[in-house]
Amino acid sequence: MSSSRRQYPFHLIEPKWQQFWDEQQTFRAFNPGEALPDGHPFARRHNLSGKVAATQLPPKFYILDMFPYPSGAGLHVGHPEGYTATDILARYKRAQGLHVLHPMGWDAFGLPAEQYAVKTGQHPRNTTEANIATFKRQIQSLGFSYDWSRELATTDPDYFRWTQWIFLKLYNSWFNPEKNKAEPIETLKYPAELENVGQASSLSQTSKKNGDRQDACPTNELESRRRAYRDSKRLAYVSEQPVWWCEQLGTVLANEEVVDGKSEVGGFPVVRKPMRQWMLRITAYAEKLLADLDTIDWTDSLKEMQRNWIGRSEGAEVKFQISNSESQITVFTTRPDTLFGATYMVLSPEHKLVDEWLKDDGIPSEWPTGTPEEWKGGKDTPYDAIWAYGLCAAAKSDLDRTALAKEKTGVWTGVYAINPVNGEKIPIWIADYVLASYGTGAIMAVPAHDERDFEFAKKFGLGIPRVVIPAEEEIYAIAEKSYRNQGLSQQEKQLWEAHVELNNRQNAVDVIEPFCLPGISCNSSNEEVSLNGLYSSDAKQKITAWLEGKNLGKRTINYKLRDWLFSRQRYWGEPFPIIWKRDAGGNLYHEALPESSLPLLPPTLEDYKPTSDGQPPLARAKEWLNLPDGSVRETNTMPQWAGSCWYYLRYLDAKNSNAFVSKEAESYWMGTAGRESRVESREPDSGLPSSLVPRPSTPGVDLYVGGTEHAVLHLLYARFWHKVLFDLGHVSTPEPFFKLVNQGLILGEDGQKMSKSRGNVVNPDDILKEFGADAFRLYEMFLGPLEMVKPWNTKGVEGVYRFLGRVWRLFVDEASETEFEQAQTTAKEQGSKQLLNLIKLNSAIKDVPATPAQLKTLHACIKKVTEDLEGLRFNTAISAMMVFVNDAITWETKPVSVLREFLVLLAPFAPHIAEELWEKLSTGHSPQSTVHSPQPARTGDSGLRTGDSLSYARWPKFDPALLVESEIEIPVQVNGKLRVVIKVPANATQADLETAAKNSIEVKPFIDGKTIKKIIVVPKKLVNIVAV
RNA sequence: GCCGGUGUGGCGAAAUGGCAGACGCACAGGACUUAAAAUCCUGGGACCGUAAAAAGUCGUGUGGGUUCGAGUCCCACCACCGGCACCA
Repeated sequence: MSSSRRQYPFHLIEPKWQQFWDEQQTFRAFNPGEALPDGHPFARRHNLSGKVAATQLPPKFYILDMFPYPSGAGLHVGHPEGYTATDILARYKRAQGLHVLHPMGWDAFGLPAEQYAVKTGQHPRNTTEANIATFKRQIQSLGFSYDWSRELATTDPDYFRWTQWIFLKLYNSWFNPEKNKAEPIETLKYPAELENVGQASSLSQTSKKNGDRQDACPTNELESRRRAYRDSKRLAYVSEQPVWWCEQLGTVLANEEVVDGKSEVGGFPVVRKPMRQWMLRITAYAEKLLADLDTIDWTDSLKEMQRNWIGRSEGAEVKFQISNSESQITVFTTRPDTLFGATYMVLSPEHKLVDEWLKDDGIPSEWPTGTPEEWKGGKDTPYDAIWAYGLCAAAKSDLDRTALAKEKTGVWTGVYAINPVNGEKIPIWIADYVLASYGTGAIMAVPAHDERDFEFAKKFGLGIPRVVIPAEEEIYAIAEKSYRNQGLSQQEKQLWEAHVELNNRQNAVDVIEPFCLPGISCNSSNEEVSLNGLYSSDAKQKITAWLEGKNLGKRTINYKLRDWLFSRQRYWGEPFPIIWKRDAGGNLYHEALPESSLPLLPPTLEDYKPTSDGQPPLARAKEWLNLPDGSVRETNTMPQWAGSCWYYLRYLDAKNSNAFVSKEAESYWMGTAGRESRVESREPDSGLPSSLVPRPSTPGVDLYVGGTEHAVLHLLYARFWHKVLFDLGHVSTPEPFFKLVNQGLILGEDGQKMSKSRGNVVNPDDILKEFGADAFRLYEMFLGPLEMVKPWNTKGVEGVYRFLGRVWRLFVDEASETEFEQAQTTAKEQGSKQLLNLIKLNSAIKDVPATPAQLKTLHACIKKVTEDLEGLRFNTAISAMMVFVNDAITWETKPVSVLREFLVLLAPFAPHIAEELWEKLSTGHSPQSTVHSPQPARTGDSGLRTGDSLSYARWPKFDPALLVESEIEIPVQVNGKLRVVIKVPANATQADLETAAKNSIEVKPFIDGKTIKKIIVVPKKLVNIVAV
């Protein structure tokens, strides 16, 4: 392969233009108030100079890639897929006259660098910096139009200083349910018993007072209770909950980082362990995170994933009195209408009542007489049974507990509860099919109408009384449908089965198949309330109202979403700006460091392992750890997600040392500055159909492209932080990412996921060396639709590479190229770009008017490429350009004006070759000549000069008039089958078409001797003759 | 199990309900060449035909339906991919 002749000298062209763009800062974006450099092509294109206010700048377009974690392995071909797509769009939008922000940075904290440090003792910063350098070199070699002046790394103290700052905002805020937003913690009202009567001391004062008021014991007591209350309300709080501890990684993990009972990174076993952890109160935002999905332009599947993750469900909490006891058990249920069918209850093994019973003896010392053997779990007393079952559950991995086919297990506690609606005594069980972490960790079991409860009840011989039956109307509808032989859905089949069972077993109380759909309540009444005859939705309302009236329950909404476990026992992450102190009573409490102390740097260590007593590595740095006043630093660090939660905001103002982003930059780039006044009017004749005219700036990032692997975590966390910042007035939009697209995975040539172990990894460096960056970019896009999963095929790169070769030959003179080649072999070591000057323009390129046919070819291409770019259909846009070139290469005379506009279309996709040919065209021919002569606006104010990059050249517009055909081909069908294609004038009437079709020789045999029943004529499309 | 996505030539793919397979890869034949590479031209869904054509039939995962007309819309099913999964 390497022996084959180069299609064109990309090895000289690509570095030449990359250097040019870099030197000219071609792709810098400018913040409001920033001075535009003299002669910058952006300034010239828009007739701007000096310091420019937000209102004078063109509308913004913020196009963002998910920044990469710079791993040691370097880039693989999957990374540049999204980057190429965004780069093409960035260049396209620039050509359209928008002010494009297109930045790149590094998500550089993370485990691999730390693990390497543990092994080698090398500071993770060194590895990280080396990896960033590799990634940056590789990314830059692809010619992406990033504004590198805004580059950032999450590991940079100037960056994580603000990550810590945002953490302090979270720490110092609470969620006010009345206003439905976060507020500074100072606005928190204390419950009456904690009101600090007569002493209006503020928080900061009290903490300083520690030393001098030792005698004020009651105050201290009150203060510490107030502090505890306050701390329990913060958006960042400390919790002792059980967490996933991974021994091998030496850290706890978030729920989201545990997959199938193993760590997502490394696949090591994890166990539940109670530890003191920092949590972020993301659950307070569950409703907003869910509701606001409707305001953003994401794919349905992505929104659906987030909805499922948040997992909202409406239902009721119901209190059950425990028999012979003061205590109550509260359960959450989505089917309060089935309350009359509850025949037992289940507590999760971790339920706090279980602990109480084991400690304080709320359970009978003996099994009640007549207890079935299988209820006892093989133990002699309830105590032993509960104890043993709890141990057993704790030992099980998550995988074991949630295994699908697993048979349900459980033990009876010997205790009964009272069903509040009918006073029945129902047994309370402990079983691990009830999760401690969802709802209240306890359920009422309605075996007749819940699969799981049914399975359990059958195994242990518990009652399964029916309290819901299918609604008659629904059954009628199904009967009718099945009579008409229409297929039935799963639900309809279930309804039907339940109906059949009911008919066959009229008198049976217990059901033999659970019925879990809504229906009509039965057997559900007491002296005060009856649900009988009501449909489930109505029954729910009625029973909930009754329960509320008796203070036995209330309507509730529950979420699957848990609070975010935010601390890690690692070195290579942001340290928490938090210190720990003891109050006079000896209670440990935490306090935030002042903002002025940021950034809080991690200490330098020799050894990056956790301490021998299981403390995080930061605890090794004694001097760092212990402060002179006796307080101690927090030794946890933040998770990798922290830095990626807000990086898109830092790009807006990456060098600002006074704020995480300035108000002006934020409101301009996030699209909320002067929205009313700045409705698009800058480019009056952009030539696009109205649907394609650039919209007024959208709120937030205009387009965010990245992999599906971040569908839930990163995208949910980032939305959460953004909403907090919004509530606190630090950003001006409620959502960060207006439009989001997931690029599909690129598989190896064998159709398998690329991985080292399969040996099917394609290294972009190799492709670049052989075919060049432009061919690589083109191929990544030509592969198929952006969102699809698709296999790589290096042969396919050759195809687009050949296309670029044809483009090259369309423009250059072959004889001069031979000269260039010879010069290149003799003057090898120079290999200089000066040699490119030897290559002359093709002599067929002339400054002549284009023929109508040529214009048609060009404008068809402009139309297709423009529309496809708007719809992110890069693959078909490329094929349109191939069609153009295949045609243009046959022209004897090639008008400069046509080729020039074609280059503008090609430039976003293959910018290097486009720039080179543009330059040749400009030096060889007047840059003023364009396709349309009567267009002073075009040539006059673009401000571009010979020698300017074509990056700011105007995107051509297509003229529909040029695409009109004089004669068109119309397919003629008889009875839906194609018989002939006839040629008619484009303006033929329906009657003309009909006559022409009927008279066609090819059609005659199919209609002769038949009656023509109907003729369908679709103007400009087709004729269909129906004849029998 | 639930949710979402995808099924079209040898391969990647394209087609506002209106000529299925644009564009590209691979392949075959030809031109150029001493030869090869590169380049250029030509061909191509399957079947049935034929010396070669033409004509004809079938064809977008499977089975139904709507329609003058379905890859496209509706219903059911199958396969593969991704996500969630005892969430009460």
